[in-house]
Amino acid sequence: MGRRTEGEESAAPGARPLRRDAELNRRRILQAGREVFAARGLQATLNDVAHHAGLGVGTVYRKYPDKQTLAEAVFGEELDEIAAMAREARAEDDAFAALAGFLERALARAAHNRGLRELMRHGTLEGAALTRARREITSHCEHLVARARTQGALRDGVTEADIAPIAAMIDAVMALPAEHPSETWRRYLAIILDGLRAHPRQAPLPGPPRTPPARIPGADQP
Amino acid sequence: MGRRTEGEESAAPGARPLRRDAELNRRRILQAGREVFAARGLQATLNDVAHHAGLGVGTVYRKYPDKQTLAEAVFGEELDEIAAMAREARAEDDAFAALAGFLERALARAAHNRGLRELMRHGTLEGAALTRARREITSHCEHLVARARTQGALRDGVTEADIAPIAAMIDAVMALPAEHPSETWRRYLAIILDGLRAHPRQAPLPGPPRTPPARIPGADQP
DNA sequence: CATCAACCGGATACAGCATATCCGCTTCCG
DNA sequence: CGGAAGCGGATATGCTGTATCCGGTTGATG
Repeated sequence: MGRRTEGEESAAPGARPLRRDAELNRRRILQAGREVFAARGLQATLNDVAHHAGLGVGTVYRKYPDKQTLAEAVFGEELDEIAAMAREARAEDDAFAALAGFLERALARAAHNRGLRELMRHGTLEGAALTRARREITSHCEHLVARARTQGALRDGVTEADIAPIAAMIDAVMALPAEHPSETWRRYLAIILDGLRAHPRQAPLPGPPRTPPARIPGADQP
Repeated sequence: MGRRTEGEESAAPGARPLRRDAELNRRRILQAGREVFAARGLQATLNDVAHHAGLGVGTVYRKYPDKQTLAEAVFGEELDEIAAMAREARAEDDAFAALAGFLERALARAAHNRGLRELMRHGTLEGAALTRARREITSHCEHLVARARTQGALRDGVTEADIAPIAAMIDAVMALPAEHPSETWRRYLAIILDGLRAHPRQAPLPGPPRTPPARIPGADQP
């Protein structure tokens, strides 16, 4: 419908299009946001982002009134890419292998993205795009888990609800101060995956999987 | 050598003993420190501690010039208690069970102590008492790991160096926002322990265990 | 090319927070 | 009872991140 061919949309379709330089800057900011959040985490400042993009602070604040907004835009894209990984995993025949492969790919991505990891931990950030992507990922995982069990590869009692804690655990390993940024997280993922595999005469898992809070984990009191 | 029978020592033996009320307050502060750090983590303020102890801020700052000092005193005690757990574990016959039991007991302690968990993660805090306790724990674990392997219970390639990452992983589960403070971490510890058990025709673990940094993980640049 | 709205830059005001001190008053000790 | 040791907590200080404002610049339009 539009006249532009370069696959990106501005915010509102009804609104007047941005001036050419403004649109360019918008993308610069988004890209800078990706890089800065990946390197320094969500606690990076919009001023940091602006500086990294080679732009003035004011420019950034005009486009994205606060960090929340920019972060949602950035991680909306990022989570969509991970959702795509999950979608592709469903094509594989061996469901357990597919699940394991997805975890490895997604976590490899997270390994180089501190902001993404922080997002995984405390699920602040409640943009529509984010929850959509999250839901898609969850759904794919549900299917994979179900199929892996009917295929007899998955230990009894393991649920989709166990996936997030597992990701969190690996994330913790990545966050550990280490000599050099390394790949040791793969070692611990391997251990966990082996613990997840079905085995003859295996003790049942103690307790139910962790259930996430209904809403808004940020606040202290209800 | 001393005349006091109530098993606590002041700082320097050569120094003049504290006035009775001052000594009482010293303990009050230590206890308040334990409680506050456990509940609110290391980011709690000395002012918080003072208030919790029912004392003035000045009193606290006179005894412990900064948070670092108090925290080291508090967690020195705390880590010693955990070291004792490790020491007792060595008495058990089944080394794998002993190791598992120790992890469960220590982590159960950590579950109710946010400050202790934060200490486990980023190993800031470098007091002599702390490093001593840490070393003792490490040593006990080394022995348990070695013995568990000669008993054939432990998977090939698992090292004492894997213990800290495992603790970190479980800690991550505990830190996850959850409906109610719960015991689900036991579920994930069970999974990991099963991944750690020796099995016939088991794939070797990928990569070496994580090696901690030589010193001072707090700083950014060398 | 002229004109003007849209846009940019970044110094700076503001607010929240943890840290730490200072000194008049109180309590213990001998 | 005298004075040293100890106490309290209001308050000064410094730091950090957030966000605004407005004079100057640039792109769009006829």
